[in-house]
Amino acid sequence: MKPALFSVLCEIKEKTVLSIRGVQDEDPPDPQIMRLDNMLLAEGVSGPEKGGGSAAAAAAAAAAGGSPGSDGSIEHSDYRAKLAQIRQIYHSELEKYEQACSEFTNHVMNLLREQSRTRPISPKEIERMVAIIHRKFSSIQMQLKQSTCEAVMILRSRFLDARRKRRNFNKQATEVLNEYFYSHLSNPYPSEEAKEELAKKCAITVSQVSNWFGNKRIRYKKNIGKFQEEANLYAVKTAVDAASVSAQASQANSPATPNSGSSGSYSLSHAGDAAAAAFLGLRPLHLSGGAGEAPLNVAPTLQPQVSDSWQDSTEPSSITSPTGPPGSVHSDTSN
DNA sequence: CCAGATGATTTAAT
DNA sequence: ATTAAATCATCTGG
Repeated sequence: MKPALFSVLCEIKEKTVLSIRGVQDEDPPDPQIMRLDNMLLAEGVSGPEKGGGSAAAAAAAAAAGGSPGSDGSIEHSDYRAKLAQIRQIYHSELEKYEQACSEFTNHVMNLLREQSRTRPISPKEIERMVAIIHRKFSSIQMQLKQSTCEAVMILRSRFLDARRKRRNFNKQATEVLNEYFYSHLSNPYPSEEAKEELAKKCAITVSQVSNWFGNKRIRYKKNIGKFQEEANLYAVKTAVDAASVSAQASQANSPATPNSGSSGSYSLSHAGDAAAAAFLGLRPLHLSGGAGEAPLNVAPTLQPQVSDSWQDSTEPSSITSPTGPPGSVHSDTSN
């Protein structure tokens, strides 16, 4: 008689509970937490536990760096050390939470079981209780994960943001890059292979080459005038190179090597003229034998803007045409 | 310290 | 995926 009554009471209670608060649970994936988890995993914080291993690897790398040490390996190892620290904290906290959670769950379960002798409590209800507890604790875990993510992000921005420690390329590297750029001025988009070649020659990475060309293209286009000097200079240089290569045996009459700088900066237009003159003077040698590249955009003072299809539209180039800020530059400074 | 140069990143379009 | 454009953060020379 007693068990029957118990079960009936349980049933009734179950129904009321269900009616009062529908089972709107079951949303385990929780996109928020998924993203955090992914991030932590990607950052190597929550992955397989190999803290010691990674630290050892970092140390080994640093040691192997040896004499050159020009890489950022030292700072990288520093970064890794801090990351390992964060990971350690994260794991210990996580463990603590899990332990507390299971402890608390056990406690509650025991309590409920005890009371189920005097109170209508079905096993199902206990289950639900446990689920609720777990949810609570997992929300705490999410907080932990979130703060860990934040810490990692801060660390990352402080150590890995390359902008923060940008170094200019050395003279020779920019020389090589500029040479390529101005000798392919009609189509300054190096192929993947060309990029690799340039990267090797300049001791930089391929993406750095890409960055450089991206910047160069946009900045050249933006203000062609500012780059005329440079353009002419490199045009002459490559012309001289080509000439010296092709006419090595013949009369080595190469007086103009503006590379040596000496008298530095004359006026812009004069530089252009000089360079153009030099270029034209060298032209009859062997250059432009038809096999040459596209129409070099040298000296727009002489060849008004061949406009080689990239750089097609938009801004005026300012130098080629008189840069008159239209009449009165009266901007709206009045109040 | 400032202004310009410069390498890197971000955003959006293709 | 690659690029243009804008923007950021730093470097450099005055």
